Amino acid sequence: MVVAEQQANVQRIFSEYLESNGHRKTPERFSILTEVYAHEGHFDIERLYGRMKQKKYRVSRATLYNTMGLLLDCDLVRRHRFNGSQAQFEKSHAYRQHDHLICTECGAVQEFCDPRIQTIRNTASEVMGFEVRYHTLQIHGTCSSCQAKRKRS
Amino acid sequence: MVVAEQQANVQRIFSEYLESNGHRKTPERFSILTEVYAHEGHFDIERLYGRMKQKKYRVSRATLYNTMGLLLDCDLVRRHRFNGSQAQFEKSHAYRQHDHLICTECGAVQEFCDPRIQTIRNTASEVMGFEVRYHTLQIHGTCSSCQAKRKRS
DNA sequence: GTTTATGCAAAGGCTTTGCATTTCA
DNA sequence: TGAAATGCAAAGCCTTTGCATAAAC
Repeated sequence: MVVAEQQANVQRIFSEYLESNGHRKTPERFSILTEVYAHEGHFDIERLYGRMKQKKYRVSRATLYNTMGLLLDCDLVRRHRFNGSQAQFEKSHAYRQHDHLICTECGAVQEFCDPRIQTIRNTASEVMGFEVRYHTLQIHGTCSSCQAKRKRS
Repeated sequence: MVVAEQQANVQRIFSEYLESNGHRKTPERFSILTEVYAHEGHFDIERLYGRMKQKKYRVSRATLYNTMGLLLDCDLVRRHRFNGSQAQFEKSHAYRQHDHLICTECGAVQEFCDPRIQTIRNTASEVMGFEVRYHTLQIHGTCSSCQAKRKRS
């Protein structure tokens, strides 16, 4: 099963990362990673907190923030700041590169892919001598359903 | 003088925007716009607050936030969230499109241009039916000077 | 046995909000 | 004159921090 494979993969990556950086392998950290990889799409800390609570695995918000920091550091999750003040996260391992269309009117976030972004990344690293780790491209504007709404009125 | 021309231009745009949206033309709003367009580069609310205070034009932080909202709405400024929690702003009228390279290690923000981003915007609007207003592309990684530092140690 | 992580609650920092006062139209 | 904006301070929200307790190594 693909999902299980991915879980095994990221658990191993995280384990190696913790070990080589002198961090401890606590059950909280692994269960957080499991939960993060159990869902698609974006989530914020509060939502993650709620999900773990439901599953009877209660971790503190402090530990969530701490662990997300580690997961960001080893590139297993990505953090976005779309509009509001709270950060949005999503898993990033073996997840196809994608960017975001954000509607200024209804706040909806839509994913899209464009391989040409890769050529821009390459240029940044060649021309500017920048060592690229990841990127975030957000296109802001009006989504098609808000355009339709606007026309009706 | 080009700077004065630009000032006159944006003041007019803002004035028309305020008028057609039923907002009042207060001296605070125009002096904030003037201050915003008097500098290059990024700034946060606190810095803007400090600058206006120095020039003996004291406006409250509340008014700054309020006015920045209006300026965002009429596309005269752009708001970024690079890393920290506080938003960074920059003027956006008649300012060449550019994107940002952000160093994960030292936090430095570098600008760069790549016209190919335009083709991606076009695709988003054609394929996804999205009405594009603006975009933000952030490339995260290690800047050249941090790479050099790393090699030394 | 040490040292690091967890959990709780309190503190922090940026931003928004409520309300009295002022000001634009 | 009436509605909206300003300014101040307080409240809010997300996130970080300090410290006692627990757990990894």
